Parts: sequence; structure tokens; C-alpha cells
Amino acid sequence: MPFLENIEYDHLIEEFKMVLKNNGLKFTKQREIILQTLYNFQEHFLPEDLYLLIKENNPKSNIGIATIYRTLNLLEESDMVTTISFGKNGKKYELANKPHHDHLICKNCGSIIEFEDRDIERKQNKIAKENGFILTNHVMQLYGICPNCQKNNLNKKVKN
Amino acid sequence: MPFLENIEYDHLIEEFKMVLKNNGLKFTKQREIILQTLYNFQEHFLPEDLYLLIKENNPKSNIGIATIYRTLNLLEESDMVTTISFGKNGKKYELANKPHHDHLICKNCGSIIEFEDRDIERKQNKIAKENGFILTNHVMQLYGICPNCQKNNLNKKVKN
DNA sequence: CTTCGTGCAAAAACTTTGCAAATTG
DNA sequence: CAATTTGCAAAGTTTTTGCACGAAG
Repeated sequence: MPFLENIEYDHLIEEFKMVLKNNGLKFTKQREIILQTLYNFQEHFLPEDLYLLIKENNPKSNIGIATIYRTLNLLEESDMVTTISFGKNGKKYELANKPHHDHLICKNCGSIIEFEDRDIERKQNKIAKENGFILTNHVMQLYGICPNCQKNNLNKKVKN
Repeated sequence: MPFLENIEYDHLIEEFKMVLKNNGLKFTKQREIILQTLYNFQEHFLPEDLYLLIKENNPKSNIGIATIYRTLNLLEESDMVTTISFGKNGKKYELANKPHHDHLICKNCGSIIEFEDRDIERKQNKIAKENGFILTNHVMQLYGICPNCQKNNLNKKVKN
């Protein structure tokens, strides 16, 4: 059994159980598998992706796509997952448990560098405050060409 | 006739015509109205919003929703509009011709406030430079609860 | 005139919902 | 046990597509 002694994961499950308890909801096998899968694969999932991955990794669990949707909505409402939309692909879900990070993304090769900057975060909080917002999270992605790709060209479907 | 001597708008149209010409496409009345509406209202539109607004402002044009979708996709592929996708509200489109700005988004009602911050931009450039990236653009979205939704206590369906 | 674009309606894709049976607390 | 959850299928939504006619170049 993998991940048996994973404190971080255990903590995540506890947090989930707490959300459920506070809302009179139940901790089911399906909800556990979904959270576990989000944790183990640490990816950005479309509901469909998650559904297929779970089908593959837990063949006997037979989770319906409706349950995936219901659980992702629940996790989103309780801020346990965040959503990002990368271009045309629609909304993708990822666990919100990791320490916050931003992304520097190469438009050519797709490589990603994660970074964190306290000054920017402070400024963001200030801006939110000035607008009366209670800030819950943010997304910051810087797009460009990485050092490796600076000699290459990229193609466009539609020419400008 | 409003907007008759608007150089900025004229430039936008020229840019659009260039994209069309470069791709062997045609400059139609419908495409013009869509671009004009995006320009005049400077909002974040769902396809449906745009459709209804155009129906209201250009009753005789009778543009179909399919044309809205097709044109928005075309504009997106040619980088003339950008999109934001959030929550149940789906993907919103806005013209990309305005000076760069970032977004403060209410997770509850989906309302969007634009802002711009030179300090953050400077810091972003610095980070890119430190990593050897040539920066082309960025996306920064701050998510939270807007003053109005805080007041109405609508902000949490699920308790943590 | 030739090619592309459009509206319409139908189809596809995506998401939610009603329900009876199963599971959880 | 009572209450919630589930899978399924059906019902909503949203977005795309096929087609015949109209418009643009």
C-alpha cells in the first residue's frame, strides 16, 4: 500500500472530513478515491481526465462521471481545489493544498518554472483591500520564451 | 453616427482586416458589428451576452449565435481578444487592444474589476529576466469575494 | 463567378438532476 | 434506522457543425 505514512495526505483527508462533517455530509469511498487521485497525480484535470484516470487505476470502483462533477464542485466550493483555464481546454481542477506558487511558462516548449514573490503577493493583497475584496487565491502566469527555445520559432494557426 | 472619427477604432478594424486578408477570409457586416460591439462596450462578454446585446443594438442585423461563436473563436486565435474563464460562468471574452491590465474576480458572482500596477509589472519583468526568459505577456487574476457579495452574505454555500 | 460566411436547425459536447437502490453515521 | 450518496439515464446547457442560400472579393 503506497502513501501509507504520508502525513501531508493524511492531513488533507482530515481537512476533507472536517468540511464534510461541518456540512452534514458523508465520507464515501468515491470521495476518498477522487481526493486521493488528485493528490497522487498532482495534475490539472478536466473532469473527464479524472474520470478516465480513476477508471484505469481503480477499475472496480466504478465511479460515475456525475460523481466526479459533484465532488469537484464540492471541493471547489470548499476551496480544496482551485480551477484554472489554460486556453481552449476549458476548466481544469487542481488540489489547492500545495504551497502557493506562480508560473513562468515557455510558450514554445511548455516548460514551467515555479516561483514565488513576497513583494508581489503583498501588492496583490493591497489591491484587493483597496477594492473591498476578501482575497482567496490568485493565478499569475508569465508567458515567454525560455532560454533554450530562444533560437526556435513557433507556429500559428491563424496568421496576424 | 458615433465613433466616426475614432482613430483607435479605425486601427482596430484595420488590424482585423489584415488578419482576415492574411488568411483568405472576408470582412463581413456581422464580423464588423461584433468587433464594434466589443469595442464600444469594453466589457467581458459571454457569447450569450454579446449575442443579446447585438440583438438589442442592431435589431435588423439578425446575427445568429453560431456566428458569434465562430467570430469569437477567430478573434481568439488571432489574439485580438483574450478570455477569462471562471466558475459556473464559463469563458468571457474581451478585446485585447486595451493597455495591459489584470483582473480582480468575484468567486461568487463572477463580476470583474480591472486594475493595473506598475510595481508588479516591473517585478514580473525582473523575475523573467533572472530566469533568462523573453517575456511576451502575462495573466494575473486575483480571486475573492466582492464587497457586494460579502454584504449579502452569499459568499459561502459550503462551510469549511 | 468563385469562394467564403451566414442563419438555421440538428448534432455533439458538456454538466446537472431525478430517482431507486446502496451506503454512511 | 434516518439521511445522504451513488450510478444511471434523462434532461439541461453550451458549443459546434452541415447545409443551402446570400454576400464578398
